[in-house]
Amino acid sequence: MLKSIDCGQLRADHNEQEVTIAGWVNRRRDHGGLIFIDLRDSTGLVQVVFHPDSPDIFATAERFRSEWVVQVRGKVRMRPNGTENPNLDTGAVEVVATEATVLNASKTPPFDVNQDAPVDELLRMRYRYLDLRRTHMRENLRLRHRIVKFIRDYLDDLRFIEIETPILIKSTPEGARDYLVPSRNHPGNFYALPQSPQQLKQMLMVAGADRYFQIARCFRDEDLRADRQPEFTQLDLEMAFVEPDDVIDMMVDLYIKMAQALAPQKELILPVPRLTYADAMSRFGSDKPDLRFGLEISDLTDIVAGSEFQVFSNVVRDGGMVKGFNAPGYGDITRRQIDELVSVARTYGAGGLVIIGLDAAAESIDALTTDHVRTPAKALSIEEIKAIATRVGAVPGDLILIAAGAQPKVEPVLGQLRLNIAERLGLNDRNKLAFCVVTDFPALEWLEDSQRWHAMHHPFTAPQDDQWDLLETDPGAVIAKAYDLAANGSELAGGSIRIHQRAQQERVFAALGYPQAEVDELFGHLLEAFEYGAPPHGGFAGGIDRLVVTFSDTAESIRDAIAFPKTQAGVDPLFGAPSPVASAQLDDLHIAIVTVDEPEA
RNA sequence: GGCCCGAUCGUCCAGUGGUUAGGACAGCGCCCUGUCAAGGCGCAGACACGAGUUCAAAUCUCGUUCGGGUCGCCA
Repeated sequence: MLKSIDCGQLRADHNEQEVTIAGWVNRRRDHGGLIFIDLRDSTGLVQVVFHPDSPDIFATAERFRSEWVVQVRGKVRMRPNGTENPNLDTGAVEVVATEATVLNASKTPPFDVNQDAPVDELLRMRYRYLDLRRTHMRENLRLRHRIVKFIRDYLDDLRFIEIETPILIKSTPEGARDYLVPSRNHPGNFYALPQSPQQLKQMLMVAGADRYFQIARCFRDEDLRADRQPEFTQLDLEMAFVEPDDVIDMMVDLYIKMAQALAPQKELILPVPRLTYADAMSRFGSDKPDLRFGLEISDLTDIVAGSEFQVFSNVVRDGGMVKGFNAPGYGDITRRQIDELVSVARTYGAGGLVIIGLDAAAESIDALTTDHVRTPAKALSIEEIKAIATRVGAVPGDLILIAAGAQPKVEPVLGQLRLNIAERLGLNDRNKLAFCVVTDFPALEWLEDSQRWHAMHHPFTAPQDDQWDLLETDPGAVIAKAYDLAANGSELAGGSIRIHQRAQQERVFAALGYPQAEVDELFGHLLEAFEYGAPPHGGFAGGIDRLVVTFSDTAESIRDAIAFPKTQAGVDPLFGAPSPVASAQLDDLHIAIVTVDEPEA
């Protein structure tokens, strides 16, 4: 080894010891007659002192610059009285250099590696190896490692075994776009990269591996987001002979224990509440509600059903609903802020948004007069407004936000406004950790655009036992044995009990409108397997990258949880992928590139 | 595919029609023996690209490219 101890490990215990350390020059403080170097490795920093008594060593240290890689031999000693640095784990001691070697010089880095100040994303990715040297990123990678290790240890104790499944599999469209890999040996044929090992793990259940898991890479060729990368990592898990509560209880236990062990600095809100999908949508306008704060949504339909304010009463007459929630202390909102809220509502498909501002000068809700009320809905009577305010729990000085329309539109709009208001009021405290289990998801949802039913979770999800007959009569009403785990408004894991019998699986495919030929072609292998004693089974999958962000104190996006992420355009700026390939490679793959000129607009 | 935001020294920011385009950090030079975001003095260093408006553009408009956010999309 080129070092005898790690920089970050030096303590008073090592006083008087001869050590050899090596690392990067984090900072240099040159006093002319005395030079301090903060030497950094993956474990932390330690201060090295160079005295001019040994001119050769001193001259070497004078050349040191940021990010040079150096080796120092020296003696550990207690720092002189009054010069200890309490901000540093190694701050009680320093290393007095007796030998110094430059292992490798460094160009001046394109950004500061020794501080966590913001840097342009493109530059960070272009020089990712420098970005990863920074404290926050180093900590995020370490956190990620600990999460994965925790999961493996936890599941190993429960007799789960990790089984690798192939990365080159068969394309089964429906759902996300597949990444395709051309086959050299089979011209015109393609492998696909897995969007998840879903069907593979079900095959493993049939195979009798009744407690399976995998830290699995998944690929989806869709547009990116702050919380979405084209390749990402999931804890993929499946068990045989289980019912929903078995999986849910284990999932919750795993995540709680992980949070307690790996994010102890967060205020964990326990016990973890369980909501049905219908409740979550109704009360929070989201199937992954952020329960760090209230701002609960109330139904106002009965209050305004007969209102003079026809925007509301007409919606009720047409079978819609009117719902709203209270933003405490936000009654003095500016015109501009109102416009922003309306624009948020529009983005999520609302026709509009009605706000009611309550003047803080009013004595109470009972004492409200029209002078205390600021709203564009002039036709609302003061009695109606009082009833609304009481229902949503508003007091003078608050702001009430109301949306009207069909249920599937109103609730998500209010859900988004709720998050927006929470952000404005600073309620989304990143030091809190609020898990939440959502159950009883609908099995199918109607896609307006393509005019067909589609599986909300995936088509292998089992309907609840008493729901089967609805598949043919009222598909949208079918409730599935599906469940999610959310934390702070982010979906962390989702799963279900799967169908394990051929006839039942075919019945669901039929309800989804799949032609028989397509079912045979895409899912024949799975249906056949079900005929050979497939056990009842279920499981879940949870995103590792998002979990790192949730547990981290500094990660802002999923990119901060991944060593080598891609830009929003799916580009890797470090390696320059994707890139053209040599024509010989294309020939091997029987691929010809056809350039199509864009038609003039 | 749509919408929104952004692009100024190496980095991070300031700069709302006429500026010697400013600062901090980094870099370079000089000084400095107890600093730890060391300090002092000095030097060097930038308006993404292309059109347009204007007497005059970093600044206004359009486009391109790139980055970010988001809707669609993500079974």
